[in-house]
Amino acid sequence: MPKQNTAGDGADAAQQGGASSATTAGEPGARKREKNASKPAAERAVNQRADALRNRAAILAATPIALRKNPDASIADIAVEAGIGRMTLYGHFKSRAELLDAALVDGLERAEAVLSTVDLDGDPAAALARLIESSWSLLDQVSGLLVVAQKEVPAHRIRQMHEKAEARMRGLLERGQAEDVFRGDLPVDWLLAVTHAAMNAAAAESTAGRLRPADAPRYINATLAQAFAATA
Amino acid sequence: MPKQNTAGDGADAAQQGGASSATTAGEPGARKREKNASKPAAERAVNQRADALRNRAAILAATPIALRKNPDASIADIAVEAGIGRMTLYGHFKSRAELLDAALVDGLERAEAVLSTVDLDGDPAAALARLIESSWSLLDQVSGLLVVAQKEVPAHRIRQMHEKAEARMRGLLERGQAEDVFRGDLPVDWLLAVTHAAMNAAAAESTAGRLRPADAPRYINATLAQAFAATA
DNA sequence: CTTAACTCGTGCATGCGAGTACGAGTTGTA
DNA sequence: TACAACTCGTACTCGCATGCACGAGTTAAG
Repeated sequence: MPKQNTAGDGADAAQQGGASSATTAGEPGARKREKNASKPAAERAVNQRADALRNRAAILAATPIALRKNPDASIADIAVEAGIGRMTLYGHFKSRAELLDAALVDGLERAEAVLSTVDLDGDPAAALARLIESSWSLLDQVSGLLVVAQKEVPAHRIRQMHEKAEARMRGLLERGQAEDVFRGDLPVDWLLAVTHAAMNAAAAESTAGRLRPADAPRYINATLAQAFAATA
Repeated sequence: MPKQNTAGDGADAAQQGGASSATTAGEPGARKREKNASKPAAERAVNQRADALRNRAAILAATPIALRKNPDASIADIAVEAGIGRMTLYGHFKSRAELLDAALVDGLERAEAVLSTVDLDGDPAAALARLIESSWSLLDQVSGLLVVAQKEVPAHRIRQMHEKAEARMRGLLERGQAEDVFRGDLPVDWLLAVTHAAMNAAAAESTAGRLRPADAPRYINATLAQAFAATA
């Protein structure tokens, strides 16, 4: 409570906000090799070499995997998982916090890409089923990252990124309640929490070997459909 | 009253060795200070001074609290939470793993004390409700510990301790399925997982301030009752 | 083919938490 | 009261992860 935070130090974590704050002013030995890794993600990508891009992608892909294997995975572990050197990783992300932030953004973008194609109209129950079917594993992967990032990335960042995905689900649940398809005796927040919990449970059971991944969406849907149904 | 040698003194060294290794012989007070803290928990408690016992209890009580505030709490943090010095804590538990193990045992014993009084007969659905009502916060507290302990206490220890509590719940669910009160189209393992998940979700929502603790059991039960009900 | 961009090992400074060692002071209890 | 039992600060050692500095080698792209 007094102080804490591993090394992430949380304070900064480089937002995408303004232009480059990275330009070294007049410091004495300051002018070094300028890796543009330190630039905000936005204006990079212009100059990137193909292999660098590949490595970046490899890191982003490896991060959730390594973190799922071991939530306490170090930067070195992640680098190994990505098949590159630790220093190369630092070339792309200058701190652990920045890496987690980027991995989170990447994961959520990926999820968005899938989720945004799901048809949310029609029967809310069916729509919920479609949503879960097409994304439970993806969302779960992200939520694994989320747990780890919680301690090292500022809370407002997390909320901000999570918002869009959550809003979609919440909207659906609200509509379902309004149309009397979902029960109205429980708050939407709770239904949302239960939905997340069910997906997490499925993921946990799956990695524990007690549940075949292919069965997961069926179980989740069977459970939620009945749990959420309005008592006619 | 040279040496009372009440099992205590000698036994310390006895960890696994002989009883009276402390040769009363020669030097008056030459012997080192032997804290019996390092004894197996079993044979302690005979000789304990009142304040030591109090401190031990304070540590055991503080551990889940400190760990809930911050899952990465250090030994020092826990000592502060308990209101004692770090070294005193080490006097009672010689390693972090031992502390967590003891806290887990303590928590589960406490839970057992409550759970064993719950009537499990009659309508399985009602019994499930009673079980949850009387223990969700307790079980959740333990499960908070569990998550932390996972990495530092051997898995078999965990299983072994958890077994009794889990068997009770599983038995109830199985009976419910057998009596056609709970749905049979989903495996018991899954129902169990969902139950845990719901309790965890309630705890999380509660600490996040989105759910009044008093409402928690009602929400959990309302959700599970419908989710588990057999389709008549 | 030339060069900037990139990889990546080695080495180092730093910080932090777990445990240990020592010992002086305090307190419960016989 | 006397003494063992206990508390608890100080000051280590140790291991480990982060992040920086340097620099030589490698690779993609104009």
